[in-house]
Amino acid sequence: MINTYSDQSHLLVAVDCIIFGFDNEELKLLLIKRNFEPEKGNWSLMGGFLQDDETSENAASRVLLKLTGLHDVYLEQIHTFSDPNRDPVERTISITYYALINIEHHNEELSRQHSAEWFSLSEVPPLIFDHGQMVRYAINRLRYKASTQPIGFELLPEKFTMRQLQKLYEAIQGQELDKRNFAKKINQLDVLTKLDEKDMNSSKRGSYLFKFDKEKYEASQNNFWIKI
Amino acid sequence: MINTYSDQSHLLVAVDCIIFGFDNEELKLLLIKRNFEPEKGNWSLMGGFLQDDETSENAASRVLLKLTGLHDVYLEQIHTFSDPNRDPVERTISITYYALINIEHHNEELSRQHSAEWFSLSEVPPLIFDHGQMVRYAINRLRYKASTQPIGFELLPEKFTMRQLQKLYEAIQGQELDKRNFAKKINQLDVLTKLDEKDMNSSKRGSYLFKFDKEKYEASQNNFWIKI
DNA sequence: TCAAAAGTGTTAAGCCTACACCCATGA
DNA sequence: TCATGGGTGTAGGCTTAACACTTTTGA
Repeated sequence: MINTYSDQSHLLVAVDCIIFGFDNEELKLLLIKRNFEPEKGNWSLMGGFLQDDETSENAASRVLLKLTGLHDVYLEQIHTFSDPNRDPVERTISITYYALINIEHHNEELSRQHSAEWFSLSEVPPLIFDHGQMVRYAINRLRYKASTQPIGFELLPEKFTMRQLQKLYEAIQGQELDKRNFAKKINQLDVLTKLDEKDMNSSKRGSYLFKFDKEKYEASQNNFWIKI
Repeated sequence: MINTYSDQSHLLVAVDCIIFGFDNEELKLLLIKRNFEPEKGNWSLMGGFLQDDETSENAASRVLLKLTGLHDVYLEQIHTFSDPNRDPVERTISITYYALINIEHHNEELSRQHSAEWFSLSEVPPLIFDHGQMVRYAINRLRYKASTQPIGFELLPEKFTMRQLQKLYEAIQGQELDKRNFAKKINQLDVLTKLDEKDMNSSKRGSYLFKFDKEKYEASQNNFWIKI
């Protein structure tokens, strides 16, 4: 039996991660300053080459761990970019993933080492290569996903107020929502547990804290899917 | 400036195509019989290796042309499969695309050369490697796409009856639809032109033929998207 | 006592679903 | 004349969207 497809070209394969975070007001992206030529000093997504023994998802997790110190990050594959000239150094295929992380959990020392910074979606600087396009794909996918599933709990602290959740959805969707309708819809989904605790930071009156209930979520998960 | 990332592993990259067709009754898949070891004689998706000067989309088009003789086929990237052991011969990354083609337009001589055959979705044979998983991803994506956009005209002849279109949607969605509601919905979308011509094959009375109106479609395309 | 955010229901419109009969024609 | 598939409209239920006032409490 043959054991290589030996006459075929072999290419570099990388993963690039679009890392979303939420600061209770805006949706943000974690970008790094590229520290080698070409495009040294310009803003870039965090990425890495696919190693021999790992899947692209493993590679994306590894890259995220390296930059943020976080394990078990929510990841979803978006699209693979393959233009022969997308990387001027050498042809590289890039498999992109988006990640949702809690801004407060990430390791600041590691980000500093990579000259990483958070940018609001409205203030994303020009990015190297086709990374801008990757970000646009990721935002679209995140919006779609958020419109069909109660995603995004990964972006919030464990306990959060209804208003924080609403702000998150507003940030993802890029539009304001009515708070009564929002609460109604979320309650219908029945995936949150209302706690007796209140968060006293945001107002004098305080607002109830909620927790995401994974069990309820998994039990009813099918319902969130669009009808097909 | 460096001009290679020389210490990194280079991998084979392939595209695999999930080719959908419609025979006025059922949604079908075009599969080929693999003609080399391992898994020689087993059913497989049509695929090919990415060449030096082409994008993965170009590669998918090339592969489709080779098998079907068709240019300008509707293609959409689905997912990239990267398990290190997915191909026992040699590690290969596979970027998958689904294609929608009109069964009657494809070149039968070419399919014969590749020992290709159409299979109903309900009778897909076991496939090599992870190709079964690829098919499942493609079906899900096609269903999603069809539920948000008037896709699938690529699967029909240029002129088609409302009933043919309905059968197509039923095949994609895997469920029967009410013909009055279906016609209403399609008419609301306002992307078809009703012709004066009738198709006399399907019934004694005959049924009106329609054409897909690309201009109307593009003019109103945004409306089909789910609200986000 | 005032400012600031939290919490809470109702109504109207639009959309989706279910459902049945007549029409035109070839055999 | 009859069997076959084609074509068409309406009513009820459900979902979504719009909308405002009272509560709490720290300053």
